[in-house]
Amino acid sequence: MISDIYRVRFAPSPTGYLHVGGLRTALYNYLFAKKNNGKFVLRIEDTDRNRLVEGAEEKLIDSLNWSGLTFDEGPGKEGEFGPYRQSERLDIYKKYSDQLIAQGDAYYCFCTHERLQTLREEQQKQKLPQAKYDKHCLHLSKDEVAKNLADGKSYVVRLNVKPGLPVVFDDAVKNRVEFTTEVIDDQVLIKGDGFPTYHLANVVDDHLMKITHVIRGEEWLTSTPKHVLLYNALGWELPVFAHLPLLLNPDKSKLSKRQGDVAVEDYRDKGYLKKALINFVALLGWGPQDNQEILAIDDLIERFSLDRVNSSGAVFNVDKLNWLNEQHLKLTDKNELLDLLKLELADSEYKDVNLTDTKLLMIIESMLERITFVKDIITGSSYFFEAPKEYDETVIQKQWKENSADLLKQLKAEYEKINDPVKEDYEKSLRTVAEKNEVGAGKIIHPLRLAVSGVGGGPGVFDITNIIGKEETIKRIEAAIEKIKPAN
RNA sequence: GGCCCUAUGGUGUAACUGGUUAACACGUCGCCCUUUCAAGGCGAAGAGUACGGGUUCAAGUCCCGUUAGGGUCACCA
Repeated sequence: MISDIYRVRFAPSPTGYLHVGGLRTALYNYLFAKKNNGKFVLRIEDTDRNRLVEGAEEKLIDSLNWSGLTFDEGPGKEGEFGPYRQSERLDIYKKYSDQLIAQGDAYYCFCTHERLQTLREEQQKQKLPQAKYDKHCLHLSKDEVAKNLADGKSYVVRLNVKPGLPVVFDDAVKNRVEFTTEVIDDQVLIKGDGFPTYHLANVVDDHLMKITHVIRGEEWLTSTPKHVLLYNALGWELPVFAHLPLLLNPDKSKLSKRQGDVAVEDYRDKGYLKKALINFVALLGWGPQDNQEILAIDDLIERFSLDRVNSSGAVFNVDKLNWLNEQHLKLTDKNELLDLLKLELADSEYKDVNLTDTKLLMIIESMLERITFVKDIITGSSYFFEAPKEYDETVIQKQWKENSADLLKQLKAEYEKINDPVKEDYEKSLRTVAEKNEVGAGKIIHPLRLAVSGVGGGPGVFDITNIIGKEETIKRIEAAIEKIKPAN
């Protein structure tokens, strides 16, 4: 047994941001760990020095923290299996690569890039089914190797794959997968710069960190046999592999930047709630038995199991994400929404508009079922923050009649008479005016809406007048009477 | 091209180890509600489970083949 408790890891390479596919992978790892009282480890796979991006690790951890997927062990949270950054574990990889060389399961290779290049071209010309290293350096004598090393010749260490052997492993989502060593190249384990490749590093680390379940994206499936070979050569027990289906663009190709946002921070910045994003991404490739769709993180933990993970790719459907965001918005505590709105407001053209929390809460209440994002309150109902600058032409056409100005004038007079009106008072006054003039209430309601909001839709008009207040309502009625002329 | 994976309405999923008429959700459309826009409620269209064989009393579920899509074939992860 690898460990008496389940241990899983999320092992991203810090290339700049957290991909939503990565978020899904991290989430499944997290859910699996929480469900089984296991440990969720974060390991940074920074062995490619050419692709180092300044600040990438911080951004990645920021995104992970924002999403609420907190890790039990990782950089800055050292457990007993650290360090958790592969660049800090070089001596460990060296030790095992030496062992593999001594055993004959790996060997030094001094071939130049040029030789490899021409080799590949030749093989391509011969239309070989697959280009592979020709094991040229495997046949170097001990003395030759020693001499090359002593001369300081640049080298890599390659896995010595013996051809003609089956490699079989069981995958928790793909079931049994079979390969033969015929199609496996003598993979580089240690690069010319002394850093390990992913293949060596992840096997060594997963073993040393006592990872019981390797849950990762399907793009790793075809390199898994190399890892199996490594486990076998080192005499280590295999973890359970679980290869997750890919996230897809609407055209079913692998989710890419070209066709939309892929970074978690993009979604955060657009105003998606983390719980909506998490909920959505959880449903991509997995579904609970009870078919429940709106799930908080605890619901997900309760229901999650690896054997319910699908094996086919899932299209990232923004419409559904939006719907989930609306649903979660409605379930969010009002004070939390208030905080979010204040944040958006501070970042908007209305940052100097001072409204009390009570007013803001009323605005939220009136807009909640009309928005997808909190910021829609600002962009979609600016009339709560400033008087309308213009009036919707089509609404004027439809609702502003010859007598509208006169009716509003009467309404204004009524409003001026009432003190500290509540919502119902605005309505009562309006109905009185309607009755007196023997017109339907709609004949005044619609012009009033246009006058106070400038548009034809939105919350109940008396909610609006109640929120902006008596003085402002009267001012806006006056302005409307002044500016709006009936369309003929 | 080799190898590997996959295939349930447009999309995401459900259908216990094969057993009613394939369910739910998003989206679309319609109706109701209503002072508007939404939300909500109700309803409809949309798949006979990629296609073709086979096993079985019985197949979306098991097997084979075909097709299509995807992944992967680096001193990247």
